[in-house]
Amino acid sequence: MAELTPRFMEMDLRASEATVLLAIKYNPGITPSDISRMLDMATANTTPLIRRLDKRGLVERTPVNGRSHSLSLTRDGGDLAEKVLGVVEDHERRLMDKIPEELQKPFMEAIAYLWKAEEQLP
Amino acid sequence: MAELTPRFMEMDLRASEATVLLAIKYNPGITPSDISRMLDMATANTTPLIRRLDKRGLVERTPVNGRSHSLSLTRDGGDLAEKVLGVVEDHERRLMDKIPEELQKPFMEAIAYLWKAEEQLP
DNA sequence: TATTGTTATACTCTATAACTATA
DNA sequence: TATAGTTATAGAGTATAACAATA
Repeated sequence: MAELTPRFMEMDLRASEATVLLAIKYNPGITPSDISRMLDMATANTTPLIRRLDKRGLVERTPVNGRSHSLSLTRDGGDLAEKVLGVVEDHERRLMDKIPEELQKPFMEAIAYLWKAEEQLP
Repeated sequence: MAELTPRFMEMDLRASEATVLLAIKYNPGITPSDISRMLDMATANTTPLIRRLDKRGLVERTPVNGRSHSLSLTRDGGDLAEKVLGVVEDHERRLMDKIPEELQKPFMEAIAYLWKAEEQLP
């Protein structure tokens, strides 16, 4: 994240904003409270974050009932999310390049086990 | 760090304080500015951190010349650093337990390559 | 009654600027 | 002139409490 954050800043995005952009990209129709649970953020912090993205015309909020909002990316939001994804993938490639080729696959497998264990937390 | 921080809090230590405690343990005689460079902290933040540890009787500051201070752990500081080390090692063991045994060695080797590349940054 | 979204607020961590004293 | 240590301060991230509106 220390290396990614400056890359996001070039796009006028905080790390959390970039993350939320990707969360909406892969889960169109998601609500702010869904995002809060998924990313383990306090809803009190999600609200102003979404509003910033909304004001910049990156996300669209449409009420699904009297209290929930369905979120989706605008054209601009989708383009920016694509850029974010490119930066993240570039970063991962750079990291992998530092590992000898024969260790890359077992490394990714090991990471997958850690990730799976993390997902199963209480 | 998200999992370690609460463990440190039980010892009334912030994550940064626990880290500095270990830095002094393994580098007795180190100065605050050395620590700042080693851990990439702003010296403005190191000063009050060291002072907190000093006030709690965990570290000892002895002037080496008119402006530098040599840091070392007191008896209490050494005991607490030992506890910190135990918590860290326990955490690492718990993480490794989530990875199948045949992947553990290649995983650690891959991590070592990433670590080495990190050390060679500008 | 529980949940969604919201506002206000507080605390921690981190970063910057400015300063004193010393090498 | 450069460095060590210090102070004050500002910003970002995160957490809690309280609330209104709605399911």
